[in-house]
Amino acid sequence: MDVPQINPRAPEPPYRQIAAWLRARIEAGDFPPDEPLPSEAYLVGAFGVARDTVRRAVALLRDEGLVYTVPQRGTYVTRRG
Amino acid sequence: MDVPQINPRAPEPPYRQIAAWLRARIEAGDFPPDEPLPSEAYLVGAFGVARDTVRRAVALLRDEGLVYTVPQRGTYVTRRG
DNA sequence: GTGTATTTGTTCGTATGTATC
DNA sequence: CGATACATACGAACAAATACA
Repeated sequence: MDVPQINPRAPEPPYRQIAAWLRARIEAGDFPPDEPLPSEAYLVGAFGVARDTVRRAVALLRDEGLVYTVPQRGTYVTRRG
Repeated sequence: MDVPQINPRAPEPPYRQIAAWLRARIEAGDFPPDEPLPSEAYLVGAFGVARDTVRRAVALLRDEGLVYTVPQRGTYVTRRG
């Protein structure tokens, strides 16, 4: 997967930059409802950030109701009616 | 026997997908009370999963009281009064 | 039954920048 | 000026569930 570069010094903190990218991909329908989002470990490697940062990004989307997380399985796009 | 396809990445883990299918068949009366359920070996081949996964599925139904297992005989549907 | 792998959950500690008192 | 609080980021370690061989 191809991820954009993160700028640690930008006004928008890294975890929000990552959340914005994920949000755009979700709204573009790039993640099928029965497939998990890229794992935390993958995003850590792809973005070159700490796990803490990735988890903040995902938590943001979860708070928005855009995704839900199943322990030990992954994070999935919320099915909308 | 015809079994549905399992999605290993879905939010519902494979062993629960398999349990759900067995449960539905049991409740539909597709397994006579005096006939054992399909063997572990058969289900392993039919679903294309590991034995461990099939065993978890059956254990779930056993915990629900829906079936009981007789060592060296097989797993049977519980008779309900 | 053992071993390995993946994935999320949790809890520490440390550091930095910014804002506030 | 110092002290404090907060948000952000990184690192490490372990737990628990799941899956496969």
